[in-house]
Amino acid sequence: MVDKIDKQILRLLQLDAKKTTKEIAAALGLTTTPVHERIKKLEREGYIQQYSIRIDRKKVGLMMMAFCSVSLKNHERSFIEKFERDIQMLDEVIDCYHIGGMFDYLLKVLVPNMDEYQRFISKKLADLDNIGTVQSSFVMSEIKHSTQIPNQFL
Amino acid sequence: MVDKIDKQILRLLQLDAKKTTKEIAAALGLTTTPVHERIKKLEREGYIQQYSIRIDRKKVGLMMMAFCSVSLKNHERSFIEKFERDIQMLDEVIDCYHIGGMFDYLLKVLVPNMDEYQRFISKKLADLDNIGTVQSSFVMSEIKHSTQIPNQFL
DNA sequence: CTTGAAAGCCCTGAGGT
DNA sequence: ACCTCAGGGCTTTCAAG
Repeated sequence: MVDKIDKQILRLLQLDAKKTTKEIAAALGLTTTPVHERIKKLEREGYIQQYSIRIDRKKVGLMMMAFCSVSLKNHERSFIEKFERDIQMLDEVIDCYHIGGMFDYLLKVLVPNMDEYQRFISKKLADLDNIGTVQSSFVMSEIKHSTQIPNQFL
Repeated sequence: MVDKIDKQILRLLQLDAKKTTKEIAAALGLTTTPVHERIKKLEREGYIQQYSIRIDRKKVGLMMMAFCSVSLKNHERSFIEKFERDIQMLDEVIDCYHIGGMFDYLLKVLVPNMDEYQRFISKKLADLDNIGTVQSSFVMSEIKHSTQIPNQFL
């Protein structure tokens, strides 16, 4: 379990993972040792899954983002598992969720431009077996892109 | 602009932001100085927007994730701007995209459980002015949750 | 744009309260 | 569970190729 101090550490690291143990300790009124041990524990027990950077996608040429709702034709277990394995191979799909509602899956897709998106849909996605309906929604602007966990829960 | 080496640095840091300058230098066959300067440049010029950690949401009690499609009643500029400002205030909304298609906005929402979700929809979201239709899709499982930028574009 | 070295700070672990 | 303290490694900077 995590206590209040652990949660504060997670919150600070979420905002800036480069913050030093020393800085975090100062912010919490502790010394570096307990902070260091808590961080190691959070890593070991999987609360912290990864240290990463957020990259400006447009600066590296990925101008187009879309959400793609997909429903399958056949819902037998083996078909579902195959689809979920295939999706892992598609680099353009950065997120994929199995959802309840009118569609089966929601995909978040990142590509350089509309041509590449069309190529993705018609050449890569449509090439998978068992694809029923596909419906695309293009992102016009990103209103909010917060860090993972709402502060009220940390 | 970023060259091939910069892109490799971004890729490595995306996978593990704790990698030391020394390790990255070794991986690229360079010394620490040029790598350090390139990283500073990538930070300064905004390619790297943030250093962060990925937290296991379920381990901190956020068992429920949902996508929420929202359409507005009134589409005048001032109403749109108000909605976009209001959304920033809602902690449970971790992502919000202005999209083209049947709805106006797609929200990614994180809450502890169904009760909290209902409270969010009926007390917080519905309390905003100008909300037309709302349609929720619950995430049953996360098939893929990759780091931001597809490797083929780095 | 590269190298190599040097100073300083940080992480990290031992031992004590 | 926290603090003090010290060793070793890393970042960061600078002079020079």
